[in-house]
Amino acid sequence: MPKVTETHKEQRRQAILNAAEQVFLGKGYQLATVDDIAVRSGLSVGALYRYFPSKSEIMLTLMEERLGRTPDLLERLTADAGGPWDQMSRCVDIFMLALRVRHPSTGRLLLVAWGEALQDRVVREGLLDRFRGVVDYLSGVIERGISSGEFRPEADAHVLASLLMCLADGVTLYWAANTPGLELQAIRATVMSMVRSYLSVQ
Amino acid sequence: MPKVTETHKEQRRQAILNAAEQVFLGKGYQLATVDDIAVRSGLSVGALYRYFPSKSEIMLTLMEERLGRTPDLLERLTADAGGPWDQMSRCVDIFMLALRVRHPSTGRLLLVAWGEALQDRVVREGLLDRFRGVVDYLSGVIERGISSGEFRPEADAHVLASLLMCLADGVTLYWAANTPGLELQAIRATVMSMVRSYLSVQ
DNA sequence: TAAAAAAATGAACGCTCACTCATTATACCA
DNA sequence: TGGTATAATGAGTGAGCGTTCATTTTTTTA
Repeated sequence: MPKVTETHKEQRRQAILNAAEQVFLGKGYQLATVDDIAVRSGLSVGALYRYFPSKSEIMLTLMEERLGRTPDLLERLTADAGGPWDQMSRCVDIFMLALRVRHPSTGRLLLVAWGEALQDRVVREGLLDRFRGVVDYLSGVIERGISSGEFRPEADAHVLASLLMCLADGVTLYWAANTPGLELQAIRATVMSMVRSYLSVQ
Repeated sequence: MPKVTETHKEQRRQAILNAAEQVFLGKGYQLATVDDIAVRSGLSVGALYRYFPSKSEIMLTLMEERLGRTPDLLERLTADAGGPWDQMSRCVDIFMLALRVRHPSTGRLLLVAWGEALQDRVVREGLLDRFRGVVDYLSGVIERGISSGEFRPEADAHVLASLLMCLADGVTLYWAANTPGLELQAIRATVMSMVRSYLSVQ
């Protein structure tokens, strides 16, 4: 029996996911055909269906594995920060700039996901989970800053966190749509300056 | 000849657009069928095609007539403001709250539009036009505030305007997706507070 | 090396849906 | 009221695409 190794099967799976991501980013979920994905991953349609039961399952897996981990990623990259201020500024930096530079496809995948959100309940819930995850983490950071006396006690952690999340995704979408005149650097600096003045004691 | 009156024809046209908007908001553009739209507008498919040459043209018309006018609307609603501060605060209010309450479908239509942006060049360009229109108007408001000495001269009008636009649309999208725990009132207040401290002289 | 089991193939199927067009209904005019 | 030009109808068409499955290829074991 050619019961091929587990890693080989995992490689195929990832190849399919990579191909699907490329195709989805190129023409969107609806216009992408299973054939497109198969060709790009170097497999036949039939083989592809041995790894994923349907086209939509491919999309959902992409969301889980490449978008849903945003909260974890944010946490990992900012956990070793020197304190609330440093942590805050790194969060803003990652969300407004670093992710665009280092993982550009993530931003475009977000655009694809929003495109499907209206028609697919599961995609929508995936986006909302991601929202909740990020907001919870940011809220925690802000609350710790308040507790330690470094942030203004009247600040509303949850509201500021939601606001930043909405802003980050808004920027990401327009960035992913190639909006002319969208200066990520300048936006990041301005956001940080506003957050600083909002959170500063007095 | 029953050369029906021009207003009658316009009524039919609007009926189709209204029906299409309802259907699109309900299941998204791709899942909506021309039949859905026809049934909801009380016409047959054939009749519908006497008013619009294709399904996508209906979508584009909706975008132009119900989303593309956002800059004009913003201008009309804030032109009579008492000064830059009042104008700024009204812009924020309209974008973060009033539009959601008074014209809820506009926000949801934005979600539909973003859904098509990736697959349809014209839709994408419509969104970018709207972005440019709003940003230009907001930039003007800020620049006037700087000129009159009421806003801090170091403030970057274009960057702040882009930032607010991204934030507004980010909030709108999550609102349109029924995100739990998204408090528009509180977000508006916090944004305004941040903008105030950012633009204040000193 | 032969047999067996898993993996891969891709033509075919069936379904959906945007769009068409021959036909019918309707509103206006003389 | 009859004639006519426009409006409306909706069954039909054809193309596209997700999914299946009978067949072939490949890999491993005995």
